[in-house]
Amino acid sequence: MERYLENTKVFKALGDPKRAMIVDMLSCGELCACMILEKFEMSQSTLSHHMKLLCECGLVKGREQGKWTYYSLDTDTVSRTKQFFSALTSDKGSCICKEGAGCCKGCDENE
Amino acid sequence: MERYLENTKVFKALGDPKRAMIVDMLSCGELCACMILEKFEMSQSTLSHHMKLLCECGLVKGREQGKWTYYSLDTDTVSRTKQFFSALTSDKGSCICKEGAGCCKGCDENE
DNA sequence: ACCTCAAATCTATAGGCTTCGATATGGGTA
DNA sequence: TACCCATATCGAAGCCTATAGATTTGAGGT
Repeated sequence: MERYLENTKVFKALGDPKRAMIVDMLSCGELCACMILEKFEMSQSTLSHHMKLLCECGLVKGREQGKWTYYSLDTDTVSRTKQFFSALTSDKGSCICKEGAGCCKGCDENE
Repeated sequence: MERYLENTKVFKALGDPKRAMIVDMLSCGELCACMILEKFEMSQSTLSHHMKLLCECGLVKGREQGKWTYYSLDTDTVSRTKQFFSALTSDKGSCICKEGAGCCKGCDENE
């Protein structure tokens, strides 16, 4: 189960539409927190909390410069997460879970 | 913001490690609910609840046959979600959010 | 018709999440 | 040093979610 937790944190972070939108905004390039705040109707403390979650899951990196904090995407995490979906549609047919053999990609770690 | 909700539901569903694991198991092929239940320490009602969420977000399809319900991945939804991550690492440089122009992929729908 | 079994639904509860206002931190500036 | 301003953190309120037990539904077998 532990092997899923890394991706799970990313998915939890993206499970909030505002955070998904922030990530999308950052795909265009680095942004200062105050610029992100301008785009939303939320308090500064709420945005700060969202950015913390996005950083903690690895999707976003923060860079402090003077009074300001600039945020940008961590493309490594984006790629890793994307691979989760690639794996779902590949490697088919090798599993005999139907026979209850505990053989599939996730079975091993559940005992 | 609305354009994100479809993906948001998928991410929320995958934000639970057990559900992420179930999805991974299903990538090996169709499975009966009772077979999935064998792999986890959870009650039948809890599994049923998880499967309902996975179906509602479109990641999983259910097929009833007699007393049993077989679940499988909806590869269309998997592909669509994967594209969300592809978009994050492409189309760079076209955004002038840094000037606060409200131009990025998500900005338009936030006013 | 009755019983059995798989699955879904109902109900309640405990824990987590989002949000805000208030406060703290820490850099720049006068 | 004293004062702004951008962020981060704290604490509380309300909402959402995960979970299990009990019940219901519905298909198959006796």
